[in-house]
Amino acid sequence: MDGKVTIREVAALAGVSPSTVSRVLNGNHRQHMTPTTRDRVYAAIDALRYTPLSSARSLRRQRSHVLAVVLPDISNPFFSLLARGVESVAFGQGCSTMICNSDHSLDKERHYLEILLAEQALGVVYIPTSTPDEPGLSRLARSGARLVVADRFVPGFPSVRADNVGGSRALAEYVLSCGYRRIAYLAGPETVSTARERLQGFREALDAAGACPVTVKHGPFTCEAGYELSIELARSARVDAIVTANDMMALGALRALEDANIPVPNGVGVAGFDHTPWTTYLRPQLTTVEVPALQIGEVAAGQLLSEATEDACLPTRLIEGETCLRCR
Amino acid sequence: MDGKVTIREVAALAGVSPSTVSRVLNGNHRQHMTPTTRDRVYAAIDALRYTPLSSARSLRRQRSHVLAVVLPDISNPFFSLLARGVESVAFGQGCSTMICNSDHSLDKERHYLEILLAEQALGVVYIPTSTPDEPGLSRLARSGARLVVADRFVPGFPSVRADNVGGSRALAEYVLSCGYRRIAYLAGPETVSTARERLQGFREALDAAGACPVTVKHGPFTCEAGYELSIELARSARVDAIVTANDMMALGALRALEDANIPVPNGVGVAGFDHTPWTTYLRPQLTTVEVPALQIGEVAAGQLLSEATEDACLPTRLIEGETCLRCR
DNA sequence: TTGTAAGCGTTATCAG
DNA sequence: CTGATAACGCTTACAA
Repeated sequence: MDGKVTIREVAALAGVSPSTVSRVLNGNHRQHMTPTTRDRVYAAIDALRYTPLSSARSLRRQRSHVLAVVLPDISNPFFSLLARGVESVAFGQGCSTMICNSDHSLDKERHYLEILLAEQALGVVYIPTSTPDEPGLSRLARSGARLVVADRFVPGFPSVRADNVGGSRALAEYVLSCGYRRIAYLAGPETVSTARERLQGFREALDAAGACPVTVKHGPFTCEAGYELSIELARSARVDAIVTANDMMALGALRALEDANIPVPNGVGVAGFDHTPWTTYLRPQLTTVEVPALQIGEVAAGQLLSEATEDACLPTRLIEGETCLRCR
Repeated sequence: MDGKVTIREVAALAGVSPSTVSRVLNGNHRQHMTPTTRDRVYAAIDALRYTPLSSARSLRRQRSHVLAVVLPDISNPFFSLLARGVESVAFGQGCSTMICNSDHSLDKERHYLEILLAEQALGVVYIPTSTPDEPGLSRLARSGARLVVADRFVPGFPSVRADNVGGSRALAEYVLSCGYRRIAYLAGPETVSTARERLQGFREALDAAGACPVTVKHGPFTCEAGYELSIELARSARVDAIVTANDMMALGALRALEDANIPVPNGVGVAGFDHTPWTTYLRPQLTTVEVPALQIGEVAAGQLLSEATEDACLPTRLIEGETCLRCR
């Protein structure tokens, strides 16, 4: 009964031509039409529960209504929140959201970029795993897909991200103000702009205070990396604070210090970055910097759909938790 | 140069007809073809970097290669992990994954079900927010979409879920074995099968032990609900353990007890359900039941793609954390 | 303001 | 084993 109703049956029922039905649906606001016909068309549409077939529409228009989010790991709370921001805006504008989980694999990421080409995606929110796939990206852009990089910086493409430098600087200043001096920094991967920006902000603050980091170590944005690197630090015992490039690494650091029987924040202070939603439930509460993941997703999707993609820098906010003790 | 290469150009370059190219791509394993032509076609395909257009293919085939996941909240770690399971299997089979975030709204969920009709989705992994949208579901099924319910039970549809009853029973037995006797149960929404099953398992265990719950309260699967309900319990001070229907509620309970200055696990024991990934990082570690979210997603997607949808019940596992003290 | 008709890129049917 | 041809359902010039 339903399921195979096309624009022709709607047209027939309304006593008009298919093109008229199409015009009603796509509200070509230039063209005006008799209110009577328009009403008849609408009546027929919901009498038959008609929904235009996406594939036919996309084929004709040479463009789908799919918004894609390419990200390293959808099960990472930060990215899933960002994805939710994208989805919510997309849905509001009648678009579908495709998830492209690159799984931290450049290959899978590349593969997805090609799929999006075939999909004729309307827009893509792209969070590169590490070094972005430039050729894939520009191929996509040339094909007419709108493109915005999120949470990362890629030269030549508009990017929506948080104020990593400023946030990191503020955090470092706070850590210094707590009295910590022998600070180690666990940076993320050198290939990720976000990591570089956070390191930069950290360095700026220390420089300004005439201090310098005891050590800076790079590693992936994971708990495990945070743990391993911190274990080494705990052994050498020369640090009084560990500042990390994201909350995951901070978590690893906390576990490492726990295993080494070093009290936090009195023995060693710890700070993270991102304010991953559930970290609020940790005890002691993690000192970190809030990055508005949801909002990044919303802004990115909004730009895509308004056809006005441009760089945007969203403010971050220091979260004074309990892993750095002021005036200890 | 690329971006507008169609099957015709590939055919031209390979010196064959479009149909032959199509046959090569869709490997009609009934039809055999000269290895020579097949090789020429492949050569042309990657010389031109040809990728068939999804919309054209879907229009012709009357079926897309999209796998959709309809879920209440993608930013909930449990669901995002499940979604990742779906995506990983889908990707492996050349399918795209669409995220349909119902945002706990029946309306949005219904809307998405219609969109999936228009999208001619190949398959749908459906996690209803509460009462499932039966008409929408059967319309979708009648349209030819493969359908599997995940993490919930909906009569008349195959469902992939965890052994909630058994897991909950085991958990309750464990809590009893710890010596807790005045146990309150914070159940999820009455409309959600998962919540009902967990409550059932809990009841079975208590019955078998000749005990009975001090109280059973229903509420949404949220931290806030867990907090509010626990605050009331803390006031009445008649309970020595709070068992909740999921980890979120357990988290709320922990905060409420903290605010009421009641020590966990000595004053009151707490237990959750799901083993949401990051709960490992809580201190004290949450006593809970592991539900294999990733695997549920993988199995559901696997069934969809193998065209063999059937009920599946995945095993759960008790996680002895630190919020219930054995032999206290 | 509305209708006619062509064609988007693929695949399935049917001949050869 | 391969090629011509006709759709799939929709939108958009172009006519009327």
